[in-house]
Amino acid sequence: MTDKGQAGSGRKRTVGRPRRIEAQQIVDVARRIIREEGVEAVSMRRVAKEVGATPMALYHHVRDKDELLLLTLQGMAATFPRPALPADPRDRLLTTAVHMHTILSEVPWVLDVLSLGDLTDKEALWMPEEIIGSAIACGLTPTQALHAYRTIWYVVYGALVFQRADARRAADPERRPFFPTFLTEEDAVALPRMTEMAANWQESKGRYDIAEQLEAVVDGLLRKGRRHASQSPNS
Amino acid sequence: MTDKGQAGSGRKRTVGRPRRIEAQQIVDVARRIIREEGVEAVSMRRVAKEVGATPMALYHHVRDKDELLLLTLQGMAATFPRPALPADPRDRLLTTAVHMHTILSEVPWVLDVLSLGDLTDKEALWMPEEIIGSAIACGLTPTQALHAYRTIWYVVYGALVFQRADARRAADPERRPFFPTFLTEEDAVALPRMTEMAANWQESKGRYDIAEQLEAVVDGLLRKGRRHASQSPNS
DNA sequence: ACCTGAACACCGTTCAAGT
DNA sequence: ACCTGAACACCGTTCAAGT
Repeated sequence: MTDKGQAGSGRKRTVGRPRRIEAQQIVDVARRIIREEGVEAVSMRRVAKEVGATPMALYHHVRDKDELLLLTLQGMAATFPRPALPADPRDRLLTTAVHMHTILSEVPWVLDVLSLGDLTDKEALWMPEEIIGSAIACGLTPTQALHAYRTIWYVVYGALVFQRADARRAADPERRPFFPTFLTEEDAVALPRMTEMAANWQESKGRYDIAEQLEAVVDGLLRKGRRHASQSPNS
Repeated sequence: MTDKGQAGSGRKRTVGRPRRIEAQQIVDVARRIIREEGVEAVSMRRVAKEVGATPMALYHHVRDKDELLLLTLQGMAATFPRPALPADPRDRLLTTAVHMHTILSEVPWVLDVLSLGDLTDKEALWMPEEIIGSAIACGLTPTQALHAYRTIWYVVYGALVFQRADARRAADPERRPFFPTFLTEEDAVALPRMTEMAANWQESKGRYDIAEQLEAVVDGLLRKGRRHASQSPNS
């Protein structure tokens, strides 16, 4: 337990002080804390305590807290079953996009780590691969397909962020909502639509259907391909 | 300076200990710190120090740190000139959406406050008003228009979040990027597109054109209206 | 090589007391 | 009514020293 196989070198490490904690232990503990209490409960000190070491011992295995969180993400995607996809590329694309939203809404804490910006989990790459591949099959150039993927990802990500914000505010009974209560009668002149919508603002949030929206977005993004597919098939 | 006009009551406050700090002072200081050093530099203790009071004095004027940040946002939109909009509703919608992205990319710290989820700044409401109104003019029902606005907002918000993440990582010379360096030759079989794109991954980010993407998204979202406009004009 | 201990420079917020 | 002082329960990270 004090040594660790080194892929490539083929030799066990024998020099220096033996390890007391493994990087994997640290990541496992962080993952459990997140699952049970949320990302905001993760701190270097807390993880260290639960792993049975001082805070500083962690810095021997991870560069900083951001890296620990990024590692925590690794392998997450593998825990979700990969869905069966339809044959038509446009439908494959859409199904994959909706699937991204579905799995992430079950693990909303991931959003904070994802916003650090790096792709870290190889098991998750089949989704951009599928979306980009399908977009190309629909007539987009590789570059257009990549940009389309980004746009789709932004819709999914944004929807999840504000979905979570709503859930958080709903959970806090002390909250005093700013909008739409601060609209006055004078505002109705300059802001007729907003005033009209104000009454069932909360309710309308519940009616937002991500699959329906993604369908419209995807169709918009693929139109470029349909138009030019026969004229310029390369990027 | 020790009293404050009370709108509605019409009487100056004369009871109790005179005020030493005004809520507006607190917000102003917070805004300056954000402008000069970023949101992460704002703390109750720091603001209190610069306003010349103890941390706890702030809690007499704002409920907590979140409320302070929300107040900081108020009036932000008024500092940006409102653009001239074209006559055609589809173009008005698109121009407004791009404008949202443009002004927010100049004040990226706002993103963190916006993700708290509340609309707080009345001066910013002309943008959703314009987008929703134009969408209705293009044939969407009010409900469809509201949902379309949300989707557009998610694209704008997502693009800004990851744009900022890229800028942050680019500023940190110590960073070791995970993707695409961790792709092996075996991965090329399962992930041909991702492997293909890996070479100019960074470069392709720079080529992402938000206006072009929003145009496709908007057209996708408006199609529903064009199809059904003559059949079912109400929600 | 790996880990500890002490320290630095911070946080948000509660509570009781003062003016 | 408004503000202070002290305290509670935390943070991430650096640095020098120990095994």
